[in-house]
Amino acid sequence: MSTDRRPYRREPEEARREALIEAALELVALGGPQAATVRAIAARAGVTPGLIRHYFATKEELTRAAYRRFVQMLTDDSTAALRDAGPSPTARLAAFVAASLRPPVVDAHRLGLWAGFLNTLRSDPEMRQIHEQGYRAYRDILEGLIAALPREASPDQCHRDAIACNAVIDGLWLEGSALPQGFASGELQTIGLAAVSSILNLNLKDQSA
Amino acid sequence: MSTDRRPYRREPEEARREALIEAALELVALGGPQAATVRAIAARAGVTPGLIRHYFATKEELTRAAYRRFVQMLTDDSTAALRDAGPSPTARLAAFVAASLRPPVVDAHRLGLWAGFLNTLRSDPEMRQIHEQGYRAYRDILEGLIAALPREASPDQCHRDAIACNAVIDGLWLEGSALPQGFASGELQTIGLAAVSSILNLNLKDQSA
DNA sequence: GCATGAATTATCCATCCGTATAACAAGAGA
DNA sequence: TCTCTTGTTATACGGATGGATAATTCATGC
Repeated sequence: MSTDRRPYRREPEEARREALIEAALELVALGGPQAATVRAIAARAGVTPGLIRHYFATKEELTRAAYRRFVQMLTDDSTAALRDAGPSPTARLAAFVAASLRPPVVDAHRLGLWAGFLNTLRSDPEMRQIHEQGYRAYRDILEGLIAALPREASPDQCHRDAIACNAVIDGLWLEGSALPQGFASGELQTIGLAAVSSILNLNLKDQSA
Repeated sequence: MSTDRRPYRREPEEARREALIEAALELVALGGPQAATVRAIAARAGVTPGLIRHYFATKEELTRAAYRRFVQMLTDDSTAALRDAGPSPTARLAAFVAASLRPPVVDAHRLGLWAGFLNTLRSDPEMRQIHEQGYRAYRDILEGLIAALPREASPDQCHRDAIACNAVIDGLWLEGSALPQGFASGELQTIGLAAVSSILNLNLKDQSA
């Protein structure tokens, strides 16, 4: 008796995990964690719910893998801008700031992801560890760029400057992502470069690529 | 046959609504929207789940009422600082900035609430309306304070300055709330006042109460 | 081609969700 | 004290959730 069972193709493990993680991220971004149910993730990835447990022991594990990828994405996009920047410390900082204030970093989906995962951090220590690693990596890059600037500043001053600049960038990222129509193209980067220039007492405006 | 039915006391309508809203907010702050189930809210408020539907036609309505209260809380704490400030525009701005960067505004619970509600905004237009009203109210206050400063600046410049200052405040609020142990007491306010001073090209440091 | 093993599907289960409704009891008014 | 309103509890229901297990079908090695 041939039942009408759903046909399928076998995929390499990495491709499947990738697809499931991708689907989970999209759902969290769109509707928060409560939208990323096992069934919804499976449907979006084009598989049946049971398959998830074949690749991830529990849904929590899939969530962690997704968050790991999200954090990776953030730092990757930050450092990518540095790769194409010249050797000048000022230009490098400007490139980093500008890259952090335009798509794909500034993006409603990313904000949704960030917010969606935030509450999850409280309950899951492993999630929090992933988070703090990513956060430190980002701020260390920024602090390194600031320390390399040709100016007189103590390490302690550089540290505090990095916090302030990080806050400006975060805040502008927040607003730009939350109100996509609230800013003209490039306006966010202009404001950010001006604010960072003010904090560090230098001029980044003509340095951004 | 006398069943052991749970004893209870009748409460005035406002007290009950208040307790339910409060419980809902606490749960969203602690564990995100998915933690604020009808049963959990009722348990935390010390009543049985059915009672919620006696005061709110649907859970969505309770959620909206809770969000309304949250937004109200934010603007209230912002304007409260202005009440005690003197007439000097500079001092008023300094007081506003400082108040926005210390408890109870800077608070992990508030950040959790903010993040928890964020994804809800996408799906519910009424929630989004509540949100945008609150956001505009906050930024209008800030822009008004900046416009009142004794300096030469076009309205357009004031508008852009308000956005930048708002971003700095938001960013510092974000970081201070997310990493409560990351900043010494008063450090956040110091950095914020310095950054805003830089952006507006004036000195707020000696103005805060 | 054919068997073997694993990737994938299908089905089931206990639990939790929001909601609806009926039973009860608390407290005010007579 | 007795009744009556209604705030409150208790119970039930359909659906969704995460997880477990059994049944299949794909693809690889021979």
